[in-house]
Amino acid sequence: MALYQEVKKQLIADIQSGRFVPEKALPNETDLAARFAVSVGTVRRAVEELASEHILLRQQGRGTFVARLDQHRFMFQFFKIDGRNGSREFPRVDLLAFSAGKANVAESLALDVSIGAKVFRIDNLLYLQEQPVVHDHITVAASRFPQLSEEQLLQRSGTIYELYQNAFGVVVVNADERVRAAPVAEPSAAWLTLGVGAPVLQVERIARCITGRPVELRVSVVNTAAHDYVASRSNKP
Amino acid sequence: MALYQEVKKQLIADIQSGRFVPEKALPNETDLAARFAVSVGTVRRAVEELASEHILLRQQGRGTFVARLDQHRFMFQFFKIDGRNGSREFPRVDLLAFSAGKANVAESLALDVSIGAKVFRIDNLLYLQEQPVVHDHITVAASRFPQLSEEQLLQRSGTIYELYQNAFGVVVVNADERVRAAPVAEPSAAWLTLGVGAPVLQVERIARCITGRPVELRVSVVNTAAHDYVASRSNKP
DNA sequence: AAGTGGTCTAGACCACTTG
DNA sequence: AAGTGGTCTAGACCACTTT
Repeated sequence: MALYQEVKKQLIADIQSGRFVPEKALPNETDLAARFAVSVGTVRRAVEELASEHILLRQQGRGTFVARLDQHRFMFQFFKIDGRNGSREFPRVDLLAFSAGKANVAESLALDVSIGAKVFRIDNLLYLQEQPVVHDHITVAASRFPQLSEEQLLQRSGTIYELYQNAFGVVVVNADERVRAAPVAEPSAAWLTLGVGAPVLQVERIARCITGRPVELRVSVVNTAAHDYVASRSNKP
Repeated sequence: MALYQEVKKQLIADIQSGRFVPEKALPNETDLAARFAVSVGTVRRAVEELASEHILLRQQGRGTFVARLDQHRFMFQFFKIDGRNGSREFPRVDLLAFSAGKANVAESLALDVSIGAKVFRIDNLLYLQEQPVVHDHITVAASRFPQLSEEQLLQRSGTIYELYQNAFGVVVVNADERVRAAPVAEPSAAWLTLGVGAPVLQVERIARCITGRPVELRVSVVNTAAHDYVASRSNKP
C-alpha cells in the first residue's frame, strides 16, 4: 500500500479515536509530516483525499479541521428533497415517536447486527413550507448509540447526524439509497394527509460511518406532489 | 486562475475539437508539459482532475485516453436501475418511435433552445430479465445532432451516449435527475403492462456535455415492482 | 509579522505494459 | 529495453487569516 494511504488510514484512526475534534485545528502539514516521517507532499495528498470526501475541511490561512455534520453539510450531502419549483430549504422536524425494540430481519441485515439485538426506532415528520412532506422511520443499533434518549433527540440543536457525531463519536460519511414508487399505507398516509393508496416515493437509506460499517437504516416516505428527490449523475465522484 | 486550471481548460478544448480521440493515447506527460510550458506536476494535476471526472482514462504503462462512453461506463455512471434482489444488468433496448418535431416549453427550458426549435424525439423500452421495466422518452436538439436518423439509432453497436460521442462529438459527462412518484398514464402503462394509475417512478434527467450545456432531456417511467432506482450520497464526489 | 494552506517546480525512483 | 503513468521527495513562492 502506498505511503499516503497509510497516512490517510492513520488520520482516520485519529479522527475516530477522538484525538482530532471539529473545534480544534489539526497539526499543520509540516508537523504531520514530521510525525509520520514522510514529506509534506505525501501528507497533503492524504489530507486532500479526506477533504474531498468531506471528512476534513481545509481553510487557507486557518488550518485543517474535522468536518462538522452541520445543517449546511446535511443539506448538501444527505437531504435531497427539493420543491418542484426549485425551492430548497432545511425542513422542520417533528419527533413523532421514539422506542427501543429488537431488530427484525431487515434491520439486522441492514445494520449488520444479529436478529433480536437491541435497537432504537425513531419516527420523524418533516415539514417543508409548513406542509408535511416526508415521514422518516429510523432504526439504529443500541450498541452504537448506548442510552440514546428521547430527551437527546428533542433537545439537540442541529441535525441528527450532528448528534451522532457529538454525543456518540459516530461520523456518518456516506449513504446508499434505494428509491421506489409505492402506494402509501398507514400510518404514513395520515401523517402526510394523503388518501391510502396514493403514489408516494419510498426511500431506503443505509448510512455508513468512516469505516464503512452501517450506522443507520432509514425508510422515508415522501409525498412528491410538489417536491422531487434530486440526484446528480456527477462527473465529480 | 491557477495554471493547472488553464491546462485543464486547454485539454478540454482539445477533446471537444476532436484533436484527442478515444482510440489514440494523448501525448505523454513530459510532452504535454513541454507544450504548455509548465512542469510535469502541473500537467499531472490537470489530467488527474479530468480522470476523476471520467473524462480521461489513465492506464499505467499504456498512456492516457479520452474515456469512451461504453456500456460499462454507462452502467456505472448513468444507469441506476437495479433489481430489488441486487441483480444488475445492462438492459435490452427496443426503439419504439423516432420523430422530428418542434420544442415545447419544457423542452426549450431544459435544452436551452428556443420554443419551436427543431428537436428529435426518441421512445425506448428497456427490458431487464426479459421484462419491460423502463419507458424512456428522449428529446435532443437537432442543432446538436444534425441529421440524426432512425437508422443510426437502430444500427448503433453501443449505448446511445456512445453514439452521441462518436457520430456527433458530443461528450455527455454528467446529468441531473429529479425523481418523483406518480400514477402511470398511457402510453407508458401499456408498454410496461401496468394498469393505468399504478404507482411508478418518474425520472426527469437533463444530461450535460463537457462544457456544462444541456444535451438531452429524458423522462423515464420506471416500474419499481421488482426494481429500484439507486443513488449514493457519496463521500467521494 | 507569523503561521496556515495553495500552487508550482525539478527530479528520483517504482510499477506496469508493450515490443 | 523502452516508454508510460504512479509515488515520493525537497524546496520556493503565493494567498489568506490571525495576532
